[in-house]
Amino acid sequence: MIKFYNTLHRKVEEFTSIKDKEIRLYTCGPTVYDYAHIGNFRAYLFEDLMRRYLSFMGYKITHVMNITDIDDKTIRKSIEEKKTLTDFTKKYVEAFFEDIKTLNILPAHHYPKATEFIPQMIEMIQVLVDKGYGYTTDDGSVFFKISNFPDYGKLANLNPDEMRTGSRIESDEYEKAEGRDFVLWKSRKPEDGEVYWDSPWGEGRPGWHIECSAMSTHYLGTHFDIHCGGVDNIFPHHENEIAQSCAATGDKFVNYWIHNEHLLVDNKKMSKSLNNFHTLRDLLNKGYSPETIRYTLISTLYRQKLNFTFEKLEASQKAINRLRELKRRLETVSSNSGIDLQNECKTVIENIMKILGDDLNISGALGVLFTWVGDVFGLLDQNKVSSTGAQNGLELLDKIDTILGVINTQSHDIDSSIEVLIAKRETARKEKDWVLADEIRNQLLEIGIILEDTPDGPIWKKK
RNA sequence: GGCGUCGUAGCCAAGUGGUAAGGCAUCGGUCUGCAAAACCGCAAUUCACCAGUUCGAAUCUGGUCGACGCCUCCA
Repeated sequence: MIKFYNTLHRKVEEFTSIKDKEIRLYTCGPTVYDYAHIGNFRAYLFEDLMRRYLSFMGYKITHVMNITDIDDKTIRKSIEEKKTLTDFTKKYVEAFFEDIKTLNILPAHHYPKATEFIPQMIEMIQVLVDKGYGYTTDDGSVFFKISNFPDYGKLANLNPDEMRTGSRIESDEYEKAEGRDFVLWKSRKPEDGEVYWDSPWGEGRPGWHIECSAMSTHYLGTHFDIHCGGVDNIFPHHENEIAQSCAATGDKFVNYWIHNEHLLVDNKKMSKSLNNFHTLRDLLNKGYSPETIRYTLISTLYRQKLNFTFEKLEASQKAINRLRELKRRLETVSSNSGIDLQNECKTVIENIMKILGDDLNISGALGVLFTWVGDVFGLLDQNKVSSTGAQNGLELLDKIDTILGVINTQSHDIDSSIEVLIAKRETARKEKDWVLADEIRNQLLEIGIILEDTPDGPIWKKK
């Protein structure tokens, strides 16, 4: 049984897909005005973990992720840099694709951009206006009338009547009937520069929320299985999406709303506005491997706040090395006698999948995995594993890695200078020149290479 | 003010009624030229605090304290 925490009902509930063994999934993607930070990637990695798990369990998944390339920030920054909107966002779209590849995130099947779906958005807004959910204002903007949609506030568990009218609403430059109504179409303003489209209501641009409604419906239909995003999107973004989509189509829209918690730095939300963020590129430049970053962000339950520290990165690298070391040891086994690990492996994989089925309890699953890892190391030290057993162990690691994605992705680029040093040290060791041998080992350590002597010769790994 | 999440060893983190997984770090031992890796052993009489329910509570109930998030930019 697979269970997920559904924000809509605020509880963990059994997952059933609309169509048997098929899942239609929509995940909120990046706004491409800057490089994404690792807090953003925590969301994409949680979605990747979920997707890989569901694939493993035999579901065929259609995954759509939007790319927001029209909003206040993309427009403002493109004007600052004196570029067209598309020219400006192109760089960050490309960076985003590079980064998800680096992190071994499975690509979505569709990456619609907001700028490419203006007609669909206009069409949906028109439907809302025709049905009486949308109204226009004198300046040519269109708003969604919340009071006509009784279910408004259900996802966020907010009562619209009690919503605080704060400074942000007062400072809103667009006219609207009620403070809590949200914008579907924004009339053209001087600060938008040349970014505008023609519409039945005049020149302007779409509001933020409508893009996800239009694009998800376009690819996945009016009723699909899962919609993901960060908890900060629950309100207003997803609440508004539900209102727009259900009002426009009359259908149910989404069965499971699944939200990930934030990544924290110094126990505060990692965000651009607090300037406490790390980008993937920053961490790679500091020498941390993509797998380390992936493991760090993936290995805590997605609904738990995760405080980012460099200690955690170090611990993750060690944990990955432990898995890779087991793999290496299993690959050296060539014994006909011993345990074949058949039943052990079967039980372990079943347990892991069962635990992951409980709302993606990755920590629990890793606990099972590492208990097994310790057991196998113990048997290997006593030469009690047969080559069949080693094969079974390797298969288990491969299976697990189709979900974790951190063991087999090593970019173990052969650096010839490292090989030369290792060879030099081996000569020194044969001559029992321990001083030189140790010197070379320390030299390698300084450039982040750990050298280990094994009965089969020296091996090296990244620190 | 409203809504919500969380508090488990030095750090991270599972466990939601039956007597505390796992990772990292530390310390002893085996192995090693020395290391590293691996293994063995040691490590919370205890789950923020107080009260209650129960044969039994980290887990349920009430309260207290503390941390964080959302309430129209946000993963």
